[in-house]
Amino acid sequence: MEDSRLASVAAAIAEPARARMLCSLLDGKARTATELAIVGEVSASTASAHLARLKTEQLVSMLTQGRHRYYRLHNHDVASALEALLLISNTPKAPFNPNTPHYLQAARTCYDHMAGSVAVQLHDRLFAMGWLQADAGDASQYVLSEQGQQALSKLGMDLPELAKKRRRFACACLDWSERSPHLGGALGAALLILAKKRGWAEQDLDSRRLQISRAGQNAMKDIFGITI
Amino acid sequence: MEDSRLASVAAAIAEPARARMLCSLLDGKARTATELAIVGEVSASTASAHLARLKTEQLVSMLTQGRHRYYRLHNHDVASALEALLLISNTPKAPFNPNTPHYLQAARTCYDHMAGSVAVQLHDRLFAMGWLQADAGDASQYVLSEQGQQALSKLGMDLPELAKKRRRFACACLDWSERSPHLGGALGAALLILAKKRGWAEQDLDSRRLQISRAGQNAMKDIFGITI
DNA sequence: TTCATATTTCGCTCCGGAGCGAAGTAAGGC
DNA sequence: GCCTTACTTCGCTCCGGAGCGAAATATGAA
Repeated sequence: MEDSRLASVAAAIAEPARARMLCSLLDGKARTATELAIVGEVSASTASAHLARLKTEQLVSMLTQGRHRYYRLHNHDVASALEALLLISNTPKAPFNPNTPHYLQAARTCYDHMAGSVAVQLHDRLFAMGWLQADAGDASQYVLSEQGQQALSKLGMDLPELAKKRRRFACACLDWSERSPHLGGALGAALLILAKKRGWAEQDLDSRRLQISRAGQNAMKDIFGITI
Repeated sequence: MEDSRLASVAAAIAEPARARMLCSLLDGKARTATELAIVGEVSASTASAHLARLKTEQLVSMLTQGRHRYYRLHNHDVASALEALLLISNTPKAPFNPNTPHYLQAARTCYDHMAGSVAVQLHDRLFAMGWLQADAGDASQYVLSEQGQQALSKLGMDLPELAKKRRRFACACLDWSERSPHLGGALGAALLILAKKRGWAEQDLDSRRLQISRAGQNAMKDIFGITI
């Protein structure tokens, strides 16, 4: 029984146009049906059918706003599953594939937080510096130390606001290019917002690429001791 | 580019017969083409074609032994991706689905280690008892404390042998029914072997179900303080 | 060697679903 | 009200690939 559901979910991802749509949504943004038709390289009517299917399979959810219909990934689990599939897709027949653009590996977005080697380094440094630690009660969760709370507040993060959110506070999120975890959850998302606000990083509009500015490179070095 | 690979991998999983085969291999065992034809509910010739496709997509690998050809999941990443897909497949339209058999949630195998609520409780107790702790250098890894090493050695685990293995020593593995981590890696696998050797658990031949014996229930209670 | 079993290859049928454009519906802007 | 834009529904074509059985190939057993 469960395997037939597995098959239908996989089939929903399996169509190239739908795969392109889903990949583009991995950055966490919501897109209109027309935008997704362009990304999927199909006509509007075809895209409409594809999106209907993705919706019934609960891979995306829809939000109507005026005459636009915005689609986004249904939840984090969907994003995780897509990342897991991308991980096993990216070791193809060609045993050595250096085509993957370099900047993508260095810094990109994963759903709504930072990913790539910079994000993995950052994740590890946050632990090494003692800002972050594993939750004693729930090992899959992270919590901020007293020191980490003070430091992030000073950088301009609104921690009380963050604590109010219903979503998971902080957790490991496997990075498919680095095969190591980076920081996910509300804290990971807040960190990306902070980085953009302070001008450390700029998000490309049409890809998952994340541009690290000179100020960002300096900040990484001065605050976290990471050289990019 | 990467999305077309994603689509072809998803398509390989998407066919119901192939999905059944892959699900059956999730327990980590290798199966012959004939066995998988039965699991997939297709003829031998059809199964052969399916298996060829799964192999070129690197989802399974093959091992020839006499006139048998054994197939198994290609690696742990494939198992993880399948589990991630199962996770999002198991929250279907029917919002409340109590059909899932109870014993499957209580204890089952995930690739080569224990999963289900017992495994999740065990994972958490190992931390609470101080046997296991997050690796200081690599937060995604776990290490045994001095106390944990002594206790597991006394239970009959060959830790020096375990340390020799090239595979990841111990790490969190997300449990799709519990949505919490259980123990994966070499230590997780060794724990399952230990449990079977000591007669605590018995693995079903045809499913991922794990039978916990009375001795196993006593051991869980006495050693880890877990009531099943 | 000869037979039985395991697996693949070949030749064929058939169906789901992906594609498009045209027409229909819905929601601003004027 | 009318026009434009956004999106869906309808009607149709067409192709990939899943299905099977028969024959071919390979391996072990007698």
